[in-house]
Amino acid sequence: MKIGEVARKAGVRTSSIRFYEKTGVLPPAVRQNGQRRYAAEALLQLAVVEFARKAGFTIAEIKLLFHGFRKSAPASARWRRLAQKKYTEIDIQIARLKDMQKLLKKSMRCHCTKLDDCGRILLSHRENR
Amino acid sequence: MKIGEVARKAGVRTSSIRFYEKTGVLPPAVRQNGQRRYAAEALLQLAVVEFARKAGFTIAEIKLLFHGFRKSAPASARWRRLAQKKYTEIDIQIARLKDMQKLLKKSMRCHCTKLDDCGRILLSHRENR
DNA sequence: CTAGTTCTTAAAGCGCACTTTAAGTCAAGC
DNA sequence: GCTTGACTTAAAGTGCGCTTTAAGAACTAG
Repeated sequence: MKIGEVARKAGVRTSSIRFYEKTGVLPPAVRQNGQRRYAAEALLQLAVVEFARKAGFTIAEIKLLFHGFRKSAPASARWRRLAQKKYTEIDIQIARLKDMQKLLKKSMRCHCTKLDDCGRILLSHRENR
Repeated sequence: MKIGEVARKAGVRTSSIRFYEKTGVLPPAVRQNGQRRYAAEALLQLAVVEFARKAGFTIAEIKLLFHGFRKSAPASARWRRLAQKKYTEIDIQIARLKDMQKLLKKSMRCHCTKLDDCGRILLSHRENR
């Protein structure tokens, strides 16, 4: 398959595939007259990359998943370790977002006419950090 | 006050203050021999900016807050409108993060030896999008 | 054979919120 | 007067994950 067909079948852009290759997430494709040619396995790998992306992994982390140290361990074990870590990170992100909502909700009870007055209140209750 | 003192008292970097001025979030400071001089009000304004940042507003939104159309309305009304919108946006972000966690949890039950096998499973259940 | 599509590369661009850098000016203490 | 530290500017850099661009080579249909 040429890169366009892979991209179409995988639902990604050709530029992403080239990017994944360049950054070492995916192995360099075999070339025919300078053009990349792919076997069906490439679709499997792309599926995993896309899944990981949707699960919140960064490119660097996905690279780790594919080429992380201790490659002897089963893929599922490497994955679980990374997934557990990511799960916790997301917990923290959610907590931060909920804190923002708390801040927003509190602030919506404000009745200041000028913003400087809000600032005065913020500085008097020094509870906002 | 010179910019350094303001920065110290407000707990931000001088570069941020200059950035806020350049992007129009804060009004241009009065100059004395080319250097910025601030009154105490600047601290109030910075407090509001910092609060808004912590509440999740982007720079563009904070600019709107300070210089939004219909300046005749009380600040609290402008704020409430923007805060309500931001609250909803954060709800959506949280939902996205929870979806990621769902994906992660499911995937942790995988026992594949090779990642390509995970890809095969992902492609057979086409339920991952 | 030719036109039109798809492919190639390296490099630059994007959005966001700043930070850093470089080269120079101003302020303050001794 | 001199040094040191704080200040000035515009422009470039950062991190992330690509996308876009430009200029050219290869493939495909007719």
